[in-house]
Amino acid sequence: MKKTEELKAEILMALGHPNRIRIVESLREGKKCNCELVVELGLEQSNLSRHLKVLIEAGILISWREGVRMSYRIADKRIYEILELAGIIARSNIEMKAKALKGA
Amino acid sequence: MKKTEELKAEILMALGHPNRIRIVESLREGKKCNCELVVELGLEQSNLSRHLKVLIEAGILISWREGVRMSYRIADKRIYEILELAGIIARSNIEMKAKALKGA
DNA sequence: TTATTATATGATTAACTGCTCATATAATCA
DNA sequence: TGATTATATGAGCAGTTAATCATATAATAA
Repeated sequence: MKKTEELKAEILMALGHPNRIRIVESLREGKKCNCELVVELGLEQSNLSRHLKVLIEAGILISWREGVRMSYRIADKRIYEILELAGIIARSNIEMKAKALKGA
Repeated sequence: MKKTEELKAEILMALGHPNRIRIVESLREGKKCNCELVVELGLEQSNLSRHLKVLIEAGILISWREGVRMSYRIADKRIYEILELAGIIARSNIEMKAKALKGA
C-alpha cells in the first residue's frame, strides 16, 4: 500500500515537465492521437510517445486504439484545476519577487 | 521571460517528491525550523536542507533567520489546494483501476 | 501478400536527482 | 575568546530522466 504522499507525488511529478503540461493543455480540446500532437507540439515522435506513457502511468491520461492510431484523452478533468492553481501561484510568486526588489 | 508551462512545471516539479510533500504538509501547523523538521520527518539534516532549498527556489516556502535557527513557512496557502486535488485524483485513479480489474 | 501509416521501444548519451558523509559557516552563550 | 547549536554546502555516488536515432510492432489498405 503506497503512502498518500507517494500517490500525490506521482501525479505532481508526472505534471512537472513543460512538455507534459503542453500535452495536457492540448487535450483540453478533446481526444487526440500521437500523430496530431507530434505536429502541434513539435516534439520528436518517440519523445512524445514516452511523455504520453508517463502521463498514462500516472493515471492522468487514458489511451485506446482507433485503427492504426492511438487516441489519448484526459482521465479526470480536475487535473486542469491543478494546472490553474499552479499558474496562479506562479504568477503571484513573480509579483512577490518584483515587490521585494522594489522594496530593496 | 519564462513560458507559462515552465513556471507551472517548476512548482509542480518541486511538489513532486514525497518528502517535500511531507515538509509542506507539516508546515500546515505553522512556521518551523530545520531542526524541528529533522526530528519530525526523520530525514538526514543535509538532505532536509536541500529539499527545503528546492521548495524555496520554487517560491513555495519562505525562510528567515531567527537567531541560530532558520524558520520556514508556506508562501501561499493555495499550495494546499493543489495537494488536496492531487489526493482526490489519486484516490479516484485507484478506484478506477479497481473497477477495471473487476470488469475484466 | 506487400506497402503504408502510426506508435512503441531498445540503445545510447548527457544531464540531473536524491542521498550521504564530512566540513564550512553563522549566531549565540559562557 | 572558545564552545555549542543550527544550518548550508562540497564531493561523490547510484539511479533516473529526457532526448535522439534506429528499429520493431501493429493495423490497415492495395
